[in-house]
Amino acid sequence: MKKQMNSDFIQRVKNIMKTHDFLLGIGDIASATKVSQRQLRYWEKKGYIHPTKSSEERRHRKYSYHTLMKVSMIQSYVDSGYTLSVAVEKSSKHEEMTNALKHLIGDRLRDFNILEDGYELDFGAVEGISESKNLVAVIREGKPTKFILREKSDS
DNA sequence: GTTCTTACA
DNA sequence: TGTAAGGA
Repeated sequence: MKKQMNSDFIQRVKNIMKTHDFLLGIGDIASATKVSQRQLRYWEKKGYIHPTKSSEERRHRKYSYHTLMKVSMIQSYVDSGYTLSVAVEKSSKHEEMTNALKHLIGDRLRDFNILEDGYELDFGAVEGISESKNLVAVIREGKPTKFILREKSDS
C-alpha cells in the first residue's frame, strides 16, 4: 500500500521531469564532475553509464540526475586510485548498499528519538530472542554505537 | 552555441 | 586521452 503510493509518486515525478526536460546534457555532466566528454562517451561504450531512453530519438545524449551522481561517485573512486572497472564495481555496490539500508529503515524502523548527544533507533522485536523487547541502536557522540534490548513501553 | 563521430598525435 | 575537423 505504502509502496504503491511511493512508486506512483516517483512515476509522477518522472513524468514531470520528462515533460519539462529536466535532464542534463553531456556538457553539464562534464562540467559538474570534471569528467571529460570524451571519457563519458567512453564509459558509455563500456556500458558503465547510459543516456536516457528518450534520448535515443534525440540528436544529443541526455542524462538523468541519477546518472550524474553515479558519474560523480565513479570519478571519486578513480581519484582515489582505483582502476575504472573497480571504481564502477564499487559504485554499484555502494548503490546496492544504499538501497538495502533504505529497505531496512523503511521496513524495520519503529521509532526514532533525538537525544542530547545522539540518537536512538528502535527496530522492534528480534525474532527468537524476546518478543517483549525491542532492539534499539543507541548512537552517542564520542561513544561507540551500541545495540541494546529494551523492554517495550506501554505508552 | 553545443554535441556528434572520426581520426590523428 | 585531448584536440581538431566537419556536420547535424
